[in-house]
Amino acid sequence: MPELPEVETVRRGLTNLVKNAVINSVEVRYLKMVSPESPLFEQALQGKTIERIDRRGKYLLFRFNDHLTMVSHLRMEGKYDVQPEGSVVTKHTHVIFHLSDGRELRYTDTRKFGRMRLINTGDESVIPGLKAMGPEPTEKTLKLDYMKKIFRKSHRTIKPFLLDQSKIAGLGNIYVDETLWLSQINPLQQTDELPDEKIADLRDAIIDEIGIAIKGHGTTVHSFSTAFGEAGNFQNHLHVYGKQGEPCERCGTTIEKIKVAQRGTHFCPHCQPIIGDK
DNA sequence: TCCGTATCCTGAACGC
DNA sequence: TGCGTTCAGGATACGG
Repeated sequence: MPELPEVETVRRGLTNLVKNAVINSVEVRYLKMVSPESPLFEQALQGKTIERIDRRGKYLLFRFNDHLTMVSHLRMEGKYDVQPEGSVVTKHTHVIFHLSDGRELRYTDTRKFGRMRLINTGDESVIPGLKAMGPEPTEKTLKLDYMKKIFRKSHRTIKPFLLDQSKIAGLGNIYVDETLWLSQINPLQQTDELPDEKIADLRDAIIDEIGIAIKGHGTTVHSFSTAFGEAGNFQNHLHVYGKQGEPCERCGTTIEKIKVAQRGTHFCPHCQPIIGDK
């Protein structure tokens, strides 16, 4: 499941492979995946050059000439890869971009959750998720004062709060569980009852963890691989995600898995206590 | 306005 | 062995 580090890895790989490639034609095989509706989507991209690929949170932004941008979200299992024309197309390939050099940029997505939307470059705010996107989790962009402010203002359970892209960009289920374990915060913790020093610990953990994951080309949980010959190896660093029933690395207590806000949540009941009255 | 929940979608894992 | 059920989850629409 691609989170920010995986999407960044995909962005870099795709940039190497298809920057300056020209699109001859587009084939949409699953109509709900794109907007505007077919055939407008295909027609708009015909003859366009991929000038650059940007990223914001978990969104990929393909920048074409003529002020055209394709906003692409991989959701759970979306993947891009580049294949020679005529090679076997799998049943989960839903969009094919035929390039002028004889290659094909293909989008494959088992669960069909991914979406692509064409907009005018500069109109990113028409995508609600992009408009409300919180700061990127880096030392420069995720300020401690901002973190304190949003934590104080909200009275929410921390797990869904951190998954909310409008608060901090790019965190998904794996990294939220991992960073909460690292900073020893319970996933059921109320945001407004978390002390300042724990907010600082959490900020450090988020920035470190995302940074390490980007260097390691992302996680490889379930289906994720970069499709560019570099499988993610961050899974080797996971401490709690998927470790239910195993001893906590820090204290030996058995890691538990519970549901929080519909999401599978892994934590150590001993070294991640709830702070406050709850 | 804020927050929680159902929904989309398919394959793997599980239970009988 | 084979069938039916449950689970996984990011963003979003919707309701309280």
